[in-house]
Amino acid sequence: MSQRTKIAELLQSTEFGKEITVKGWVRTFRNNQFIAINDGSCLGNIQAVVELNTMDEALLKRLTTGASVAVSGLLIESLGKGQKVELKVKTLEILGDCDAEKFPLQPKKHSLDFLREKAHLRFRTSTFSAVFKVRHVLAFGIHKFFNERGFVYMHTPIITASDAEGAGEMFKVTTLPFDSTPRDEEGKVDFREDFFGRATNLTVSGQLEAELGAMAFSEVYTFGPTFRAENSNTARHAAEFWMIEPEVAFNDLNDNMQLAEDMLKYVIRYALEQCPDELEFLKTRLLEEEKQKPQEERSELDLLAKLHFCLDNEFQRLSYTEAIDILRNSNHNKKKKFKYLIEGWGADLQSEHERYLVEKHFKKPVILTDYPKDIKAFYMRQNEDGKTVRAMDILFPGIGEIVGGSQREERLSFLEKRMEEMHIPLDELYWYLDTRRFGTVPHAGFGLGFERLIMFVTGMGNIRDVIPFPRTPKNAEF
RNA sequence: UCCUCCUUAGCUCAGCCGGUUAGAGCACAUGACUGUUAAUCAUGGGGUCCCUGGUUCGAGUCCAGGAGGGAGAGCCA
Repeated sequence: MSQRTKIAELLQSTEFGKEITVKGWVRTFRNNQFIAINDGSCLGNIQAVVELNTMDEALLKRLTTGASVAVSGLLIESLGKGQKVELKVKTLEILGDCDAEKFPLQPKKHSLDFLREKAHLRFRTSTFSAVFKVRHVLAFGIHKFFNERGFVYMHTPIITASDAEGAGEMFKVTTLPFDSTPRDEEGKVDFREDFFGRATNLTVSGQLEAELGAMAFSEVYTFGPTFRAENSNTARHAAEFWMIEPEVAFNDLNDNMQLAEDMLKYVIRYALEQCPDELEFLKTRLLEEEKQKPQEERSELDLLAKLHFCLDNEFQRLSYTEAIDILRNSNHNKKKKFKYLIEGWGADLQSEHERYLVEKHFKKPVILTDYPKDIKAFYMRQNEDGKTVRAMDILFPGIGEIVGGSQREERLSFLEKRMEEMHIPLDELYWYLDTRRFGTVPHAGFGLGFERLIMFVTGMGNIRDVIPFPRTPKNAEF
C-alpha cells in the first residue's frame, strides 16, 4: 500500500486505468460487492467494486459500516448509474474492524438528538461532515476577510481578572481547595492566596482588551472562545462559544454597520463558493426535515435561496424608535397577538418582536440602532438626545441577534459618569479608561456569535449541532 | 429559572376505552440472489415498556413524586 489518493480528487479524475490506493471508512457494503468508502476529503463516497469470488469470504464479512480500510485497484468509469467513477478492487486490507452490533451508526437516518449523544462519532455522518466543513470554511473566511482589509488578529486573554463588565455570569478560575478555602479577616474567601493572587474568571468578551489594541493598530479583531455561566436552556445558547470581535479606531456607527454587513456577506459568499456540495446537501436535509412540519411553519425560501437573498439585498437599517413605531402600529400588536404588547418607548424588544420585524415586516436581515441607554452597556457612546446610545444589533431570520455592537464612548467625562451611574468600579478599569486619557479617538466595534452564523449558513436549528462538543448546562460530555 | 411536551428492542417509531404471549421497519445472525445506490427476499435471536410509589381482580396504558431529553420564554452572542 503506497501513497493514498484522496477521494475528493478521485471523484473528479478521468485518469481511467490508473492504479490507485484509497484509505477511509466504510459507509455501507451493498450486495456483497459494492463498498462505499468515505475519507472526509469531501461529502461523496468512492464506490469500490469487489469482483465475485475473488475475495476471501471471511474478509468480506468484516466490511461493516464504520470499519477502516485500505483499498488498491484500478480507477475505472463506472458501469452502474449513480456515480461517474469507481474503483475496481485488486487488494483490500481491513485497517480496523468495527463491530456492527456495537457501532451506533447505521446506514439510515438517525435523529440529531441521538447523534448529539454520540458526538464523538457523529463526524462520520454526512450531515455533520457537511456542518463542520462549513464551520471550518467560515472560520477561515473570517480571517481572510480581515486580513485582506489590513486588520491585526489579536489574542485577548482567556483568563481575566476584571469582573466589572457586567456581561453575564462568569466561570471562576481558581486553584484554591474547595473543602478548606482560605479566609480573610472578614471571613470571605481570601483570593490573595489563589494562583493569580486575586479572583479570576474565564472571559466573557475580548472587547475591552481589543479596544486597547485598536488604539495602536487602528484595526484589530479577536476570534476566540468565550464563556458564559448563565443557566440558558435554549437552542441558541452555549456556555462555551466562539466570538469574533473587530474594533476599529476612527469608525463611527455607520462605518461599523457597513463593516459588519460587508463581513457577513463576504463569509456567506465564501461558504457558497467553497462548499457548494455541502450546502446543497444541507439544503436537501432541511427540506426533508421541514416536511414533518405544518405548511405555515415551513420556510418560504430554501437554504441556498435564503443565503443568496441575504447577499443580494441591503440589510434594513432603522432606529429602535422607528422599530417601536412599526411594532406599535402593526396589526399584530393591535390584534394583541404579541405576548408582550408594545405600549411605550424604552422597553427591550422581546424575541417575538424581533422575529416580527425580520420575518414578517421586512423579510430580510435588519440592523437596529440607537437603543435606549438604560438597556445597553456602559461603554456605548451617548447621543445628543441624552436618552439613546449608538448601539446596533443585527437580527437574522430564524436566529435572532447575530451581531451586537456600538460606537464606543470616547469622551472620558461621559464614560466616567456613565460608569458611576451603573456602579462599575472605575479604579479596576483604570487601564481601559487610560485609552480615553491618552490620545482618545472615536472608535467602534461589534461582537459576532460564530455559532449563530454557522446555524444561519447551515440551516441547523440547534447550537449544539454546530459546535463539535457543546457545553451547555448539565452537559460537558467528551 | 419558568411553561409545555416526550421517554416502549441497538436505532426510528406504533401500541385504541386499563384486559390473553407488547409489534413494525432498520441493524444483527443464518441462508438465497448478484451492477447495487439506506440493495432485495426468506428465516431467526433480541424488551428493567426511564425510575420509585400508589389506584385496581388486572397497569406500557390511570395518579403522584423523581431523573433525563426536546420545543418555547427569560438572559444574551
